[in-house]
Amino acid sequence: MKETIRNLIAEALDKARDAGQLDLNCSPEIVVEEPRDKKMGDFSTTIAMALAKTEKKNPRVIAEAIAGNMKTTDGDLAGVEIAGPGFINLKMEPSFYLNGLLEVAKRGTGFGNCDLGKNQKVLLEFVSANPTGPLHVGHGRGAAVGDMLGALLKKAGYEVFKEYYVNDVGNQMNTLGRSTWLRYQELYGKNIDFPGDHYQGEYINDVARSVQEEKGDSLLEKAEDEVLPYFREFSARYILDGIKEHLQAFRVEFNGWFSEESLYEGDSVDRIIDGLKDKGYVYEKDGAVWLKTTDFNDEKDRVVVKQSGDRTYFCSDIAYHQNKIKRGFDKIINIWGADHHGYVARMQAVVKTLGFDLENFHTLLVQFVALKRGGEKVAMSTRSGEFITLDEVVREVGVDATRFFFLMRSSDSHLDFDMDLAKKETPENPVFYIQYAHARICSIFRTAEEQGFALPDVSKIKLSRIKEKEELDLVKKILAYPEVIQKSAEALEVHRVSFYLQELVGQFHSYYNKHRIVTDDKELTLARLFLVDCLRTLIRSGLGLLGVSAPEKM
RNA sequence: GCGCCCGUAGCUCAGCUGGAUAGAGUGUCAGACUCCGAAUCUGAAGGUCGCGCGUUCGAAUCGCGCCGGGCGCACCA
Repeated sequence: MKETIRNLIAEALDKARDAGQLDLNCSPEIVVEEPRDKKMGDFSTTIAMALAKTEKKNPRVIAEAIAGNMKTTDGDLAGVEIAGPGFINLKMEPSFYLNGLLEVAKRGTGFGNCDLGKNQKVLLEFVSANPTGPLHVGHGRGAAVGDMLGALLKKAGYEVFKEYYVNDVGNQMNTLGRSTWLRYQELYGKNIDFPGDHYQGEYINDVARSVQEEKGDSLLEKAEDEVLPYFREFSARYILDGIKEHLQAFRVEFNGWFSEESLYEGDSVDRIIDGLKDKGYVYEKDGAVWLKTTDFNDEKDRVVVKQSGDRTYFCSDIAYHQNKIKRGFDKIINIWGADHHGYVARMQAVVKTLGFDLENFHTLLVQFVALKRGGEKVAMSTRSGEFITLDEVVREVGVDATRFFFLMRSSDSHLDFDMDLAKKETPENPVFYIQYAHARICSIFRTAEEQGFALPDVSKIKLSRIKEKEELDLVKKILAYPEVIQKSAEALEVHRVSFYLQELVGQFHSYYNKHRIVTDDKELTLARLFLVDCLRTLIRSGLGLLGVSAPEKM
């Protein structure tokens, strides 16, 4: 929509130049925006102010030269005005918008798709919680953001691959296995001194009971060294299965689960390190192997292989990212919890040493979630095992509300998640506000059908009957959707869509309260039904991105 | 001490990457269903955009310095 306006202005600029009114020895970007105050017009541009410097003329003089070269006699342009220091304000004919509506009808939920991504392949890695315990609410936020970003990027023309990185290597796995082993022994009445640095959560008992079901007491008398591998693998698998189940219940799907352990099959990790050594990025010191991340803005170099010969987590990450690059992705996006922000610099260093363009490497940090209940913050601590799991929240407040609450805020802002509010089926709850609009439209159609109305072919609808201020505003808002999609995909900011939907639906509710859709006037009714049908399509599309359902009845 | 994020209405947050008189929701107050769903709508009140300099035609937005809150600063994962 704005593109059309931009072209109109560009044409006027050319004419002004041809007529010798402007020099135009440079071509600045034409900024088109919608003025806050609608009285000022439908669109406005600051081009005259931007040109003031190079043209060495008063912005108002420039504005007049441009405005003078815009036709209002035919086409969609209704009026041009100059205001303030040199804003050029444009008013459009209703037809301009109404014709845009046909596009919605034609493309359905595909309306708003764009070619920003040009089919580039994107790897989206998110959640990636260690398989040492169930997902908590913080992971849930990352899951919702990642899932929606995937949907958004797909809509914006990218080919998206969503991946979960499973950290199934390292000491933590041994600790996990041992935790289960100890709890297992406890089940048989053994008095165990459970170490403080082992996993304290109640879920470990569940794992132990599951071992009991499978193996009975057959492992009880065996030596720890002998059974530990079994406990380790059993626990990891059990917990990962739980994670998968909870994510699925939360409507988050992954295309791939990447095992850290798989990186170490063969000698590929050593080869990568050797490769970096040849390039001079890796050196040895104090018996350890280091990567010179300080060459790329990190505050200190990082250990890749420990003195002990063990490889660090960081080492795996190097190999993992090398793997991502090798798989041919054009764009790599990681979504991490904000507590990992200290790793951003070093991962950028890694990606750069591996020869990947940093322009196409993004790390999104999702800030913490503070859970609230009855106005009180719920204390959480992973170490002590006292935390609220994602699954508990989802069971209590439902998938729709949980997802929406995670997606309604900018992800780099801390989130207060008020469970009591999320559960309320009242106007205070923004999820229902949007879903209600959808249900309401469906209800309108039920009424309309009872009265014998059915939407005919688009060509038979008299769009010109749509002329109330509220409905034209609504049409305008509908047509802003593609831009919202594009902008939020560019910025990797998922919350913009949520805000847009709330605004969109708000306009509908106002309109609905002021004007009747189904009336005695058949032509008018059909035109309005058509408008509202387009809106319904859009709500479905938007809620679809959020992964929130669009119910026909509530 | 260093680094990242945040600071906007009583509360929770937007603010389209520098534009016109800073916006929503919620809460408070006052109103609207014999009529397509009142889970809705209309109106009022509510602001030194944390503070101070600077950049320019123009700053909530950009830069620097403070103040306050959160989170990180491992040869853990």
